[in-house]
Amino acid sequence: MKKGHQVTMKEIAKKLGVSVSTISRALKDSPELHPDTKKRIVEMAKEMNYQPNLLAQSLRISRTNTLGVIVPEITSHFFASCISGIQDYANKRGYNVMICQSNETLELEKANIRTLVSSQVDGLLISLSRETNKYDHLLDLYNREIPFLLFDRVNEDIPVSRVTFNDEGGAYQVTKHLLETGCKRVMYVSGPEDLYISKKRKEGYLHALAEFGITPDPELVKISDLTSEGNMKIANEIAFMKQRPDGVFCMIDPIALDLMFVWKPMGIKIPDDMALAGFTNNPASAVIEPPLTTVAQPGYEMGKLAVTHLLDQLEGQASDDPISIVLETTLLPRQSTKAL
Amino acid sequence: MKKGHQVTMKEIAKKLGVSVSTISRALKDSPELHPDTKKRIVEMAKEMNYQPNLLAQSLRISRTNTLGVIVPEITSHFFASCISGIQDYANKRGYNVMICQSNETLELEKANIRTLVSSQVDGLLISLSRETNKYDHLLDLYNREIPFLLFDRVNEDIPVSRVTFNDEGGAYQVTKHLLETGCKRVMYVSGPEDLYISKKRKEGYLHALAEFGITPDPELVKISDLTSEGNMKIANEIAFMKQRPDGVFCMIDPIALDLMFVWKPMGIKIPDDMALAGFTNNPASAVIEPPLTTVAQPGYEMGKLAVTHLLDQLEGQASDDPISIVLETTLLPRQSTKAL
DNA sequence: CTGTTAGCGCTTTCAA
DNA sequence: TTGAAAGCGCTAACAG
Repeated sequence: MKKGHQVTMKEIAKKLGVSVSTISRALKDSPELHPDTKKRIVEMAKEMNYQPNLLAQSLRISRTNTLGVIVPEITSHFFASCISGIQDYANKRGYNVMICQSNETLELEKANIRTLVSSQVDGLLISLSRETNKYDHLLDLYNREIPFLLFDRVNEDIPVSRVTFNDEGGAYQVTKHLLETGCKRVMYVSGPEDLYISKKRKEGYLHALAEFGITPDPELVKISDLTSEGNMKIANEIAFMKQRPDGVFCMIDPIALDLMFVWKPMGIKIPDDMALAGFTNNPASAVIEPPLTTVAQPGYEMGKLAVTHLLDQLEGQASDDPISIVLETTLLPRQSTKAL
Repeated sequence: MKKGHQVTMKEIAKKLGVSVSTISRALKDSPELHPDTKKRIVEMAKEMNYQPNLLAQSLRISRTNTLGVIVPEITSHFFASCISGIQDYANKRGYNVMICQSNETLELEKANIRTLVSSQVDGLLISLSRETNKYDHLLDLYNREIPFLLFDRVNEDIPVSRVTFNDEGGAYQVTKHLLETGCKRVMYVSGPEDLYISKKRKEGYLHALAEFGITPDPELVKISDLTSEGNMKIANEIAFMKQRPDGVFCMIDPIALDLMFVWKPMGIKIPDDMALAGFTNNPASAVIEPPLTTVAQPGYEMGKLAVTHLLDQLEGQASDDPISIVLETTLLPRQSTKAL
């Protein structure tokens, strides 16, 4: 299948017996042009259904008005929300967006960056893959002076702006909530230890324990690989502990959902036998039985702030110096934890 | 913030004292080139961290190797899955993807098409907005011979390929399941009547009724505007009907979830008082209490098939004649309907 | 095997 | 107020 022909300025020019530059000027509403010719041209352009070739234009002005976005996976509701916010606010300012997923691999993350850079995007918004533990590709971007920022899954050693949630604060709130509602032995089920959010949420967890004068018990921290199998293995380990926790804070909702899935048929009652809380507020967490106490992260808002800051930098409305934007989270107490 | 300089072929050429065309040839591994020069060039390109300018290349060869995708909303798990399938299989064949959302409006759908066409995408994959009831913009694409196809939310009057689910079959299966498990009065809660899927799923519903010798009762068809408020209004109407249905088939899962939400505090037991089934298999449907019987639609698979067919057409491996690809759905009986 | 040349569609000086 | 010409970075005849 071959693509049909697209009308060009040259063709309009020939039809009207004027030069291409005149067409160009008319179409961008240049003031130094006779109103009549301008009118004739604009009408003819509409009649011929002219649509500018953005490729040519971008090549000429060396700006594409396009931003690149890289997320670990698009099917996650949280990242989909971020993308939605990014797109809406990019469009509002006349920018398009190219989205790529890394599928949580470093290799694809690098490949995506290459593609987007080759496509001459004006800037990049990146959320790192779970696997990313080397940062050469980002430092390379930095050295080549390609504007970018990191959001949600960030690294603190790259000197660029980043947008994150107050993970520590959220984790502190939810742990405190568990303690306030009567839990004495609160467990933290974490993701892989080198993940930024694993660390931050653990800090919040420890902070709350400290505030309640509780000495952290290494028995009460579990590490999941974040697969369903891994989560379910941990569910069993907890169920068969000689001394079970009476409250469990999971780093992300899906862990909590998997725990519930294993515990329900075993007759473990939530929140009476164990209280349970998550983080992220997945759509499923609201409808599960009992509804899961969790921490809401406004993804759309994060996308909006991230893209707005990057565009402000690109357009000189914000300083090039890296800043850190921190969004607050909201505790959503539901029935999987006891009432105050 | 200004973007740093990108290395061009010209610069490599100057450094090596050869012509630009030689660089071009070396970098695309042309056979008619001395191995030594080729090697020198490739090495130098790597050393200088050269990355091709896709814009210039695309302008020259008048092909971008980029596809445009338009979906109603990216935060829907189903469409996110489609996008994921499209991206994976487009990338496999060396294509990039630009994604846009119409936010369910005709206006944005048109704007997205304009942008993508201006960006010179090689083809488009479109899923129509809920609002789209005029098709000039699509016919225009067709007349301008810009390759595109429709998926999931399609219209049958546009002479292009389309990829859909066997909606009728899925609806037939689920209605039959309700009837087989003992329901006598099965209701269909539809979306707006001009939606393709509203019609198709109603046909399946009616087909199953007919097979069981049941005369359709107009009382037993409700139309929702698909907002949560609309769904909840219908939930109340049903609850207060003089003669309630004993089984309800909802056009999409979210309707069923809203019905449950309203009914649960009213003490209506599912499936004993009323059996309930949906369509789409949203993630939440599996974890709600009771788990919702529904029809699974493999979105990833749909994306994969759609993009593969379009690329086959683009590259001449498939005929340009429009075809209709129909994917089968799978009934997932769960506890919201009675067991067989 | 390699260089010269033209041109993709557009914008933008510089002249007229 | 308009046109001519150069050039963005790249590819592809056509020469040599």
